[in-house]
Amino acid sequence: MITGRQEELLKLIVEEYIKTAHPVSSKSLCETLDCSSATIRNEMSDLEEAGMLEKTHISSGRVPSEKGYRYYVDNIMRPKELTGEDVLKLQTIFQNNSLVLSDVIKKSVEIISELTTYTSLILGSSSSENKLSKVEVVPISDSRLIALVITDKGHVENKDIVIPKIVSINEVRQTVELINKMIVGTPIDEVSTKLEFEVKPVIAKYIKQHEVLYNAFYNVFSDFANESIFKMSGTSNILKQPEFNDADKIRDIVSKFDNKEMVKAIEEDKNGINIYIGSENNFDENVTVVKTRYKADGEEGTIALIGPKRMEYDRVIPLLQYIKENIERGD
Amino acid sequence: MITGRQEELLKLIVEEYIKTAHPVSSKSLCETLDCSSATIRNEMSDLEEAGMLEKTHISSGRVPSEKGYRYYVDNIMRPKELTGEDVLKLQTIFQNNSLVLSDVIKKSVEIISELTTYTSLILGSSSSENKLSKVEVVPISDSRLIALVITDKGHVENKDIVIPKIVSINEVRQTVELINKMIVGTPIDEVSTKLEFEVKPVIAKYIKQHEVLYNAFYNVFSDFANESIFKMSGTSNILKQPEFNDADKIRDIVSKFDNKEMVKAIEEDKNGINIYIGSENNFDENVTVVKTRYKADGEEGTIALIGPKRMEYDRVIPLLQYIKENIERGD
DNA sequence: AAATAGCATTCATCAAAGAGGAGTGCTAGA
DNA sequence: TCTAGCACTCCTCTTTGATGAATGCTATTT
Repeated sequence: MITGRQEELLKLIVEEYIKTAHPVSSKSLCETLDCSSATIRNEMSDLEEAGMLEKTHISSGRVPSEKGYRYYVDNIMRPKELTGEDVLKLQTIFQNNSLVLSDVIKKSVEIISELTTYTSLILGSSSSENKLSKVEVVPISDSRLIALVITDKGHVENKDIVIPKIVSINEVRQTVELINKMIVGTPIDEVSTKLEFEVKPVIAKYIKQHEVLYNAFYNVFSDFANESIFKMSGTSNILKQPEFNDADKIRDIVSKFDNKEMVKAIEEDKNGINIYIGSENNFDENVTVVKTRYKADGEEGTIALIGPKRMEYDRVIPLLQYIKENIERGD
Repeated sequence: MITGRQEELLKLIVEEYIKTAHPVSSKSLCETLDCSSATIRNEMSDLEEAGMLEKTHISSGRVPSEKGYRYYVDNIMRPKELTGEDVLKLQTIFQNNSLVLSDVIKKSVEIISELTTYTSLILGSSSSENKLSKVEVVPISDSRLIALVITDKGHVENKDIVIPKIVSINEVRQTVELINKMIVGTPIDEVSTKLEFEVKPVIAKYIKQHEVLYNAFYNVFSDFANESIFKMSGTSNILKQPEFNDADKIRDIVSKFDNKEMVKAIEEDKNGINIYIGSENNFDENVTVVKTRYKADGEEGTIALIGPKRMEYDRVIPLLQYIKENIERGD
């Protein structure tokens, strides 16, 4: 369907466009391909017919289409060796043995964002995937307690509980014990329901202040379920890309970054390095999202990089690969 | 220095400009002030000389200067009664008794941001103000522990500690006990130093695996100090204001929102509702920052609202006041 | 059959020019 | 002290034309 020379041409156009963000003209490729501009124009015309290239207006140079990027990523691109500089910056993180996993992830993703000038994102696993593994309660004053909620995916969160003084610490402990006995293993987003229909009736029998306690714990869990755990780095990075030279486009993407639901939807379930170009992703058709799922020490989540479709694919993929491997290998 | 009629005129101009974002012409105020445009022009000219008004170009209408806004806020503006609608939305939060304080603050600030289409911000007190009040450790697996760090300002954070199995849980407990004995009351950002020079030598004597334990706790605290606790709402809101119709300005402010140091610097130490117009704030000269400090249940922090200089001062101030009061009164 | 040279054509970009309109400042008179 | 009137400034919008970078197509060469 596509000749060897056409592939070569597509490669040159994609890579040139990634570098400069300017439509690529036939003339500019004469030397490299050692033929006249007319010849190249003919080939370009074929590539356009095949849906690989587009024009911004009738007499403009060519720009890769989504299909063109896709073909490039699937068939042409070879991942580049990481540069010494890139590795060096990342190593400082991975070789620091005293950092705990979550910090390693956070910092390495910050660095990736800085290295690439794209926006990066860490996303904990969703509350439907996290199962309750343990609840602990630590009293810190007469009427204030901290509840520690720990999930099987290794996520830990602390929540305040304020409880009137009539409730004895013993009653709290009993409640916690019951919760631990009855609903450990339940997905976080189902805990509230279970709490209501299974735990509530039981504690009502055994515990005097069951109303207050039920409410308190209900809040602990319902909040946990709503709060997805994520962290973005370099939100403003992607705005520096020339495709975002328009106030409306910027507003549009910033308000998407602002929107929890939108961001949560970036979560990835496949394991490798996955690339979603333009309309292939459900976030924003002007960007490419490169994501991977990681799993280490019982913790699980998604790492994503959001950049222009004109992304340095051959650099981003090995970078993400490198981070994923180092995270999963453990420090 | 300023006549009564000039004050009246300034009021009209400021309020009109706040509403429309268009320079105000002399003609448009004829009816209201019941005199000719020429008269108004003369007065405007005086107000300009007094530094209260500005022109965008030589034959344009007038726009309030920073000094003009300041005069308006200090001498002219009367806070408006909150509308029923506004109060209603906020009440749903404050009347929900089962919400803990931090959630009440978070949600009410989200609502303010939505009501005003400005950007809002909650800022915990800085690590130099937070003093260590207690450390607790909860083991969750053989080699993993959760450290709970609690400060006198009521802030609680949990950190992972990964520790090789040779370290006994008893050794950990002893270390925690020592820390609690020796450095409680120390400002968080000085804990690391104290840990090194006071605790380290002591645990070196008593505890076998002191090296590992020292490192672990060192990380717990150094991280805590770096992480300022803040939460923004409606980052994209302010971008909708007509003053941000320019890609460069948007990029500029978004990258400031992105910058931890910048955001931290918004922290307020004064107690009332404080207004910083344009260059009066050290965040961005195109915006006004309205802030207040809150203090409740031992928790302390700053609530800020970031909007255009052309802000609805007479609405924002009572809104913030209302939230502050309700937070401090307790639910 | 494939490659190329040549040429008409399209369109973005930029600068200049002009019309229209919204303002102002100033002056002279009420 | 106020106001009518007028000259003037400058923004905004549209038009125009020049320039140049591309393309597509066709006829010719290899």
